[in-house]
Amino acid sequence: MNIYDIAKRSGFSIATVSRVLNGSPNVSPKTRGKILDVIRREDYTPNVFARGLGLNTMRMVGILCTDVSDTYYAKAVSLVENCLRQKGFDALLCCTGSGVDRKKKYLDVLLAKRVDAVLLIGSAFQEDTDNSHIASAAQQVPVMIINGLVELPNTYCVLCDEGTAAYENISLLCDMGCRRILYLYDVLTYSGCVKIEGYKKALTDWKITPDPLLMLRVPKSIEGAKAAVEKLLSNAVEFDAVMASEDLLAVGALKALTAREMRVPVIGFNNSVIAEACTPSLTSVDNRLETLCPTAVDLLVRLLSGEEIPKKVMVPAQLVERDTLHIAT
Amino acid sequence: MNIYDIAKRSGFSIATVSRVLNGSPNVSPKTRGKILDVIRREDYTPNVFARGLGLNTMRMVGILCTDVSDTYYAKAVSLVENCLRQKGFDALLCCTGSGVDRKKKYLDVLLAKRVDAVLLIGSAFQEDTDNSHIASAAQQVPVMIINGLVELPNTYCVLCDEGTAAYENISLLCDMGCRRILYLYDVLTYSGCVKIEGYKKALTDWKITPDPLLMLRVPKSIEGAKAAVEKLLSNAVEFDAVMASEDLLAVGALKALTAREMRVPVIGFNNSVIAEACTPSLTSVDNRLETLCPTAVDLLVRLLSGEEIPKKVMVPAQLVERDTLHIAT
DNA sequence: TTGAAAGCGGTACCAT
DNA sequence: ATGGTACCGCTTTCAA
Repeated sequence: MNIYDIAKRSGFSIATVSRVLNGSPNVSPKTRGKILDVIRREDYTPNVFARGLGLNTMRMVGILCTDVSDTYYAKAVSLVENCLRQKGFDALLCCTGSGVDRKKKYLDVLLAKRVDAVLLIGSAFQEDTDNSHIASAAQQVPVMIINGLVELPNTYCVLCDEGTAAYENISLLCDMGCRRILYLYDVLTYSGCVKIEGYKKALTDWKITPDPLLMLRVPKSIEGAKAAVEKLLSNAVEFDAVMASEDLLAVGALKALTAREMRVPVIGFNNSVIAEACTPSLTSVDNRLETLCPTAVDLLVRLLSGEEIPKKVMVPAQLVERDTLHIAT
Repeated sequence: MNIYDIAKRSGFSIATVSRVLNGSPNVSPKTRGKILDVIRREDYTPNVFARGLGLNTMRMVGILCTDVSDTYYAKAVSLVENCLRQKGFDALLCCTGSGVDRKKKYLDVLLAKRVDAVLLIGSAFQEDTDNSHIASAAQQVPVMIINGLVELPNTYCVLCDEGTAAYENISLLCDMGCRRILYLYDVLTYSGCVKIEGYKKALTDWKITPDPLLMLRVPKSIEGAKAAVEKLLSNAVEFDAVMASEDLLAVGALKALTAREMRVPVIGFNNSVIAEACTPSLTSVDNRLETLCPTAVDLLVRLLSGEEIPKKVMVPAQLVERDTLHIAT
């Protein structure tokens, strides 16, 4: 069943059927009615490939993230997909893992599918050495980055001010009397660097000399973080608070502390389910995906319809206080 | 840049270029080399819409799930997407939420996009009243269901035997001496029903009369489950073990118990990251997504290439023991 | 081994 | 308001 069949059965030309299909005003109500009747009767759906061929778009946006099984990315993908669908776009999902080569490859895969735009989730897509893959993608379609910062033509960023959040966390902890604050992180993506800078700056402002022992890089897992913190404790490295770049790491630290019946303030990042799930529940920085994602999609859609949009939108983070902040002494 | 340009620049016809593009053996090595040179030089990528129009496929599979921000679905989507991509298929993601109407609508959206197949994740897509939307989808493309059971033409299921898992959990708890086992669940999807049947059957086999008070339906959230269990405890309803249809609920129960310094065995389902994150860590049933998803994709791809595949594949579950099983008394 | 040409199913411009 | 038709870019059959 194609547009020719509908034309034949309704007694009009394919041009008129096409007009009805696309809601053109230049069709008499009677004609429209007759044609719609046939369309419904035959349960006809236009062929998107043919339409795509003509219009050179299938209204699809490619979503690239390293790993949807990560709760943080999952949440972002969920939000983004919903927003896109509301705007009549489909989401082509692509999870790359961490290798740069696969990122490049899959970026090409998406472009080959002629997506209307690419949405990068997370700063993991920004390599400080080389962003040429993003640059070349942006030559074909707009690239929108959620929580990453890449300044290139046709590339737009919507991100959360995690640097300031980190700074304020440390200030808060210092204000509470903490002086030796352990910082756990996993990777030095853009987001990772920004947080560490916030950490350092706050210490400097509080006239605390950063202790290299207290800036600890650990594997991105509860067990990895737990083991690292346990080792620290065994080595009698002292600290009176913990901040972690990721809830997962914070939970690991928490487990190590709980095992020794130690209680110090702990702050995580991402405000994921596990922050609520762990005991004591974890104070965490919410990086406002609920705001970032709709904003990113909204801007992208406006861009695609010809509007000008800002190259960069920054949103403040929000600390969600739970049990691990104010410790009963 | 299209196939005509490549033909012109290489001095051959579009037919030959097409053959090279599709790896046809009927092209002389010399010709192939020349054409490939031009293709590479011009950085040419075939137009997928035109190809789709001719072949009536763009090698895309629609993935339908209620919510990717749920860690369980996120993991499934992650696995499925990876497997599909390895087989050269793209994943069109579609999250429906819980309303049946939206499920139907989005199923139509996917079909309108001319996906090669639809992959339903989770039993939430099976309505006991009416599966006509699945039936009509299956008339157009094969439908593969992961962890759901719908027996219809052109519909295939790969699922985990959670009923037996529930049965064995209860038997295990009974064996440990428990007699009043609280069961928490949220929704009665296929998966939900199967678990509850396993629960009941085990009680029957152990000659325990099921107490309606101990089969508790709660909201799908940590807070919801916690509140419900707290209420139960306030009402002095006694129980000596807990099983929950979802880790989230188990964690809620755990929190309620911990707050009262009570410790009884707790078993969850899904073996998600929060099972590891909570303290004490949660014993949970792994429903083998790592097996189900690759199997489902593999079968689907074979089906699409003309092979016959089984209508139903069942995989045993696996209990992952953590702190909440054997309680130090 | 290679080429010519007929689809695939739409959209949109130009007439009428 | 409606119809005729060129065009989008590829695959594939048929001939040579």
